[in-house]
Amino acid sequence: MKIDPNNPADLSAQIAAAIRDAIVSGKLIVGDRLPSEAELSEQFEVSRPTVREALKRLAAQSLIRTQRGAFGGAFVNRLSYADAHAQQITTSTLLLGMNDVSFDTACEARFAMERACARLAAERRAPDHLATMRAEITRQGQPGLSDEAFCASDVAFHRALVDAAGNPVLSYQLAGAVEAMQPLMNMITFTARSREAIIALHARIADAAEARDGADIEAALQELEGYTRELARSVFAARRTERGVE
Amino acid sequence: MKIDPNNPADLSAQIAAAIRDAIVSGKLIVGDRLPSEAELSEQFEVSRPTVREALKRLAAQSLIRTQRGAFGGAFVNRLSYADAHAQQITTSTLLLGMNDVSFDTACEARFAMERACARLAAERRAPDHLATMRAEITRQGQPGLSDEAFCASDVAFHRALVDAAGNPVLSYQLAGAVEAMQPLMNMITFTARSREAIIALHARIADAAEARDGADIEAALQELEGYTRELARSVFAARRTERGVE
DNA sequence: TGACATTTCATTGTCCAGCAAAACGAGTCG
DNA sequence: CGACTCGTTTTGCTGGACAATGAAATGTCA
Repeated sequence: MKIDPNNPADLSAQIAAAIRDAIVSGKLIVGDRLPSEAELSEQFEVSRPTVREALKRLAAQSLIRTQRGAFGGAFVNRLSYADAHAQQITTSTLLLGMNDVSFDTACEARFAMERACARLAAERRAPDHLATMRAEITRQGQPGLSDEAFCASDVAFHRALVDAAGNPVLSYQLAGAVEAMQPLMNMITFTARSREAIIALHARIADAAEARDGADIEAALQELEGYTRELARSVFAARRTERGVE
Repeated sequence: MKIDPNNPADLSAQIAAAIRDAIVSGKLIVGDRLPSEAELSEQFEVSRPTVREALKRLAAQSLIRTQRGAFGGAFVNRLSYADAHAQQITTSTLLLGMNDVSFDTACEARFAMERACARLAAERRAPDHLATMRAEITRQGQPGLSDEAFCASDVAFHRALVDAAGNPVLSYQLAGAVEAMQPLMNMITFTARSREAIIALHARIADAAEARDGADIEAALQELEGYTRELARSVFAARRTERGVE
């Protein structure tokens, strides 16, 4: 592998970048064992703690996993959909939380992407996708359901719709977006009336999926987006009024 | 902050998780300065190298940035769109490269998401988006353009289309997907004939965007998807034949 | 010979103590 | 007033050291 010029930035960052490049470029493939920390420190001419910091950086992105013991070491990790998914959620959540993204912007992006799945989901939905969607609709109709549980069920419903499209790459992208939105969605208190309207649209989506009517799924999602944004507007307006009264 | 039980996993991972939780839960907000490494090592009752490894993990996710000097230290970083974008690209690239995702699957996901931007892009495109698209189309038509440069221009064109939708969240998600696909797209050797067809579709997209015709952007993208997948199929078939002859 | 216990040993995890480099503030001097 | 030096705080990095671990090699017994 390559050495580092002594000038610009952190040595550990440079080493991490060098190894990361070796992985993405294919010089190191899944399952390969990296040299031991001692060997790496010789190779890069740095101390072992510095190498360790570099390895921890890579481990934080789940690019490598480490194992103690005689034939242990650092191994190139297969990035699973689950890992990538988890990373995407934390990244998206922080991005939304730290950049004053408006509810409208986030909501628009989320539904635009979800509509992208509509036709594929209609085409490929399997019985168990439909079953999951129906089950979540039933749960959402139960009285006394907490707002948090309703939101969680809402996420599960939409996740089933996305999964029905039968494209794991799409699921990975979409589920991240949907789940990252949940904290924002939770800011809206659902009244009994708004739940009814949402459940009705969910039922329409499930019916359309069963009938393999992709256009109607899209239309229902469009309505759901409009309704959600309208709901958010009124909730925020009410909050502003409250604050104004105080 | 909280302490760590001594039992299960790496101390540095536990500390990193504790600080990460403090950030996502809002106990630490953007710009906050973390205690110095020495203070943290006292607080968590571990050594300074261990704390440093934890901080490097967080720095790898650009959750914090560090600064040397008297009033330096580790600060909670504002996760910029650029940072999130870069992370998404590496994650998506590795995910595609390591999991034997078929070209069809990746291509389908990419175009499905891009079509999600079509109507918004038609609605909101500004003159400079159109200018970028036209410029890239011109570049793509130049003879003697290398395959790599053609692909890069292709990415820039689609990125301009996505940006035209005027939704930064959507841009962040989409641009990641498009750029992660580039290594896969590069596997296809573009002939002069296929370039012509692609440029024609690009021109149709630009025209439709100028005319604010979202439906036609969608249709053109649909055709582009079909053409790309057909092209890939024939290229792969040719390669299989070659291998069979050898 | 075969199954099981023991030892060996390379490797990561953690710690200690210290030096160098950077960046800022305060004081000093022209 | 401005430029300079100096001290302080903090991260970046080094070298060495020991503990924990886990698999391979070795020894032991039937």
